[in-house]
Amino acid sequence: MGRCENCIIRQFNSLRAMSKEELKRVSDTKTTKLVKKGETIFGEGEKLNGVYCVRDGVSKLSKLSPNGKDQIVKLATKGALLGQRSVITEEVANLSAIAVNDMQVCFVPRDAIMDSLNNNPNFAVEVLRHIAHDLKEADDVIVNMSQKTVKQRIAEAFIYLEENFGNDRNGYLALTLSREDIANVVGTATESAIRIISDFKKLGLIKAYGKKVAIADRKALDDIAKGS
Amino acid sequence: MGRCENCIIRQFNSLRAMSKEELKRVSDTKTTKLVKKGETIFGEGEKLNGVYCVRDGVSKLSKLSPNGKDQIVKLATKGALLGQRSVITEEVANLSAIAVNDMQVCFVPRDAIMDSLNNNPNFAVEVLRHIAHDLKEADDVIVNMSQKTVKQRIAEAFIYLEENFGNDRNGYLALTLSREDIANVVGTATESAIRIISDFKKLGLIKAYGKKVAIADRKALDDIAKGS
DNA sequence: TTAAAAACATGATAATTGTCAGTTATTCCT
DNA sequence: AGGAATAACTGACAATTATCATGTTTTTAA
Repeated sequence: MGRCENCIIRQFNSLRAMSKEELKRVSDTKTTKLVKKGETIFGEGEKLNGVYCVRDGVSKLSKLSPNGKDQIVKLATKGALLGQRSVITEEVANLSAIAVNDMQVCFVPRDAIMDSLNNNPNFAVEVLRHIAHDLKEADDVIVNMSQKTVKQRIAEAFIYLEENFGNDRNGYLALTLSREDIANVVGTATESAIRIISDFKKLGLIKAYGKKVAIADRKALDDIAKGS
Repeated sequence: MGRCENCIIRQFNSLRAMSKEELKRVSDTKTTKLVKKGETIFGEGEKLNGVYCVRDGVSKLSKLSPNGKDQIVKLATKGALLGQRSVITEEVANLSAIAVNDMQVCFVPRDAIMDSLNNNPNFAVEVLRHIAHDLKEADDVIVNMSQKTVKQRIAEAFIYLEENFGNDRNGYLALTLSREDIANVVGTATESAIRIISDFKKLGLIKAYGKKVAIADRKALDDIAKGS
């Protein structure tokens, strides 16, 4: 028996929201898929006939801006659902989902989701709560993007990576992103990101071992992220 | 009999989602309030025990960034609900709502909303659809903020104002914002916004009569907003 | 209707960020 | 292991944007 129910359960924090039978039904319809680093799960503009549940690995959700640069809007990790928004509004995907490292995802068909949504008010409310929370986070990102300097945003990005993905046993950030990805999270040119990261290194705020990065002075990073 | 039901109905596009009795119940609990230009409906961090439905006028939803500047995240007009997100997640408000011009709002208590949400799956799904749409828009704003120049964003802002609030009988934008508000929508310094708006005027892209602004060359504005 | 306040405007300058061009380091592949 | 491809880095410079200072116009309110 698969573990796909766990995604749904964890995601919506709603053991009680789905009945056993519903869970079983959703679980029965799932199909599992391996996605290699760099591969696309779905692309912007694609019609989704289901939701992808992240079982392992990390996906970046990004959008191509008219000037040809990718903006990473979100990083999705174990337990997250990809494409839920588009399935709910019955629109094409507004973001693409690309694997940052090797992933395992399972697919839950559109109808299974919609049935539960329409027939189980508790489930619908839980999904609603979850999306409302995403919306709040998006609002926060808007404020950060428009009111903070690149340096502040990069400091925040490292803090975010530590808080959301943790460290490995050697104290390095568990999620390793390329400089280009960091630049795309933060909304700046790759060279600018590289320069600022180098500065952080020189100032002893972070350590780097190859591509691995470790936060060395969390307080100083916090200060940069907040004040100017 | 008030018109508050109309807000709910329009907002959620769900005549069928609420039964007559539910509508009546919601409508009975409402209280109407006049809000003068510049007054605060609710502030960031405030606990909301209900949702405000905009019956007339426009409200700006903004968030104070650590550097002391306001970022306007959204403009809400007739039919919009303010504070719904916070009520759903049972958190304090993450944005403040301030009247841009004189407004009329009605108040729907938290319990009335939550009851309908929990007991009427159709209603919950409609609200879900609506919030999912807001989330998509927020993602778009993130991309615009981080990938476009101030000039592009100001061009977009004027287009947005025309599309969402229309023109008055003389062809001027129906919603008049101060330069400072425009700067706060676009996430830039007031002086920068003023300069660019002056440029637009000189180039004949917009006309201005006092504070009133009219779009004179929509195509050119579109081009600026898209390309560079 | 006027004085005060707020909004608008412009110049000068500094700070931030982007772009282009090129070098070095790493990773990937067979 | 060795060469190609990709990523990381650096410098020089240009473009964008913020800040500060100051003057003008418009609104507001007594």
